[in-house]
Amino acid sequence: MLIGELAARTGVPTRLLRYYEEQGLLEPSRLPNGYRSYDDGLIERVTQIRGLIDAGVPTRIIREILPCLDDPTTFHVFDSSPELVASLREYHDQLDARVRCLARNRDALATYLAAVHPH
DNA sequence: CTTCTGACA
DNA sequence: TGTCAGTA
Repeated sequence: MLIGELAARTGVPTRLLRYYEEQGLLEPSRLPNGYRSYDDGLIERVTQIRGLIDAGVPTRIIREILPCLDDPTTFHVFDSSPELVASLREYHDQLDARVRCLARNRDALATYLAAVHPH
């Protein structure tokens, strides 16, 4: 599929799809006319990338773990540099902190709702 | 009409 | 990230 279709199906702007390619996160093939051609399976990958970016993981880190995203079991087999592991632990902790904060506010709102609209 | 590259905010 | 330019 062309970049426009992938953008429509993933919700990721064409501008970003080209940017992710520039960052080494995607490598679509090219049609005779120079247009980028994306594999159907890349829809998942784009979703994967978006999720990581939304989680605060920089494209540089995503690029390093991307080769293993398809098969996590091969992760440590290939690359497990101490630096990368340390970075991942850092982002994991940051994410964990955000999750806790969200859960806390969710519960606070639930309590408020229960008070104003008891059942 | 869609995509491409490069550039600027 | 958004958007504009000038093409193919």
